[in-house]
Amino acid sequence: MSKRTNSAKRQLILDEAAKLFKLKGFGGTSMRDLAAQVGMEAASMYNHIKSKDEILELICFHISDTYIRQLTEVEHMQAPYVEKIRALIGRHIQLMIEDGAAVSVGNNDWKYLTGDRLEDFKAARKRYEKGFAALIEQGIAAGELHPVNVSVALFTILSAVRWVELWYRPGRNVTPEELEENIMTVLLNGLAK
Amino acid sequence: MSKRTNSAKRQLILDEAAKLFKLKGFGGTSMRDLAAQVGMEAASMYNHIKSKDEILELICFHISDTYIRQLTEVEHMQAPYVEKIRALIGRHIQLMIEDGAAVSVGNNDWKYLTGDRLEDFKAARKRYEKGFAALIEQGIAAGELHPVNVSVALFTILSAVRWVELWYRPGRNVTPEELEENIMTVLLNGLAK
DNA sequence: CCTACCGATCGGTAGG
DNA sequence: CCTACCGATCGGTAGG
Repeated sequence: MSKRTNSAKRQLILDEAAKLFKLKGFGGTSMRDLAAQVGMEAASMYNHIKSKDEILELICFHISDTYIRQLTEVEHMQAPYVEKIRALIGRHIQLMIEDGAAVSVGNNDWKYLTGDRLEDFKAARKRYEKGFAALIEQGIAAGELHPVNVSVALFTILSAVRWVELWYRPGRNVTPEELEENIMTVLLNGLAK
Repeated sequence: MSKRTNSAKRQLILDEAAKLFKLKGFGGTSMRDLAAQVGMEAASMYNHIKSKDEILELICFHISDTYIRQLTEVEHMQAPYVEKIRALIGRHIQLMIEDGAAVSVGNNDWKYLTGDRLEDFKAARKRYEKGFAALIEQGIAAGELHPVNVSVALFTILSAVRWVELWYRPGRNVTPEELEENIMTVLLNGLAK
C-alpha cells in the first residue's frame, strides 16, 4: 500500500507539472511553484522524483509513446488511405482533448530535454512524421488525394490540429464530435465550395 | 549620428532577443546570454533598453501591429470573400517567412507580458480573430464557403499556418510561392479529391 | 515529509 | 560601455 500511495503522489506531481509547464513553460516553472501546487515543500518532492529534468522526460515520452502507438494502429488498418488519415487525425485530436496539458509539453517544452533523451524524443517524432507522410504519399499515388507537396501537407495538418490543445475546454459549446468533424471538413474537403 | 548609432544597436538587441526567445523561450533566455550574442556586457544593454520586459513588449507589439494592418488592408479590398481570405492567409505566411523569430515570440512568449500591456496584446489578438471570423462568416452567408463552425475553421486556419515559422528556412527546397500555394490548396480545396 | 542550507545564476543598479 | 556588486530566486542536498 505504501507503494501505491507513493506512485499516486508521483502521478500527481507529473499531472500538476504538465499543467504548470503548459501555463508558464518549463523554464518559467520553479520546483517551489510545483511543490505549492502539489501541497508539499520543494525538498519533499525529491522523494518521489529524481530531478526537474526527469519530470519533463516522463511527460514527453508518455506523449511520444502514445503517438507512436496510434500510428502503428492506423498502419495496420485495412481501409482507403483517406480513411487511415482521417483515423490518425481523429486519434490526435482525441489525445489533445483527454490530456491537453501533457500534449502541450510534448509540443513546446520537449526542447529542454538534454543529451540522449533529447535525441530519443526527436527520433520518435521523426518516426511519426515519416509514417504520416507515407500515408499521404500513398494516398496521392492511389489517386485518393490531390497531388500536393507531401511535407507541406503533413505539417499543415499536424499544425492545424494543435490549437485544440490551447482552445478546447469542456465548457465550450462545441462537442468533441463537432470539433473533429469540422476540422476534418476543412482539412480534407477544404473551406471553399 | 549618435542617435542613428544608438537606435541601430537597439534594433540589434531586439533582433537577437527575438532569435534567442524563439530558441530558448523568454524565461530561458538571460540578459547575459543576450549580451554575449550582441557583443557587450549585460549591464551595458541598459543604456539601450529599459528592461527585459520592455524588449518583450517591443517585439510583441511590432508583430500585433503588423497583423492588424494586414487585416485592415484586406477588409478594404474589393473581392470575393474567398479571395480576401486567401490574401490574408498569404500575408500571414509572408510575415513568418520574413520575420519568423518575432512571429514566434508573438505566438509563444506574449504570455509573459504583464499588466496593461498583456491586456492590450490580448485585445489586438481578439480584434484580429474577430475580423478574420467575420470574413469566414460572410463567405458562408454568400455561399462561397462550406457551412462549417466559424470558430473551428478560424483556429484551424490560423494554427495550420504556424508551422511555417518553425520549419521554413531559405535552404529548404520549397520556394515561398510553392509553400503558399500548397498550404492554400489544403486549406481551401482540401486534401481529399 | 520538513528545516536549513549550498553554490550558481538571475534582472538590474551605482559609479565611473 | 565596463567593473563591481545588490537582493532574490533557482535546483538540489544534508540530516533528521
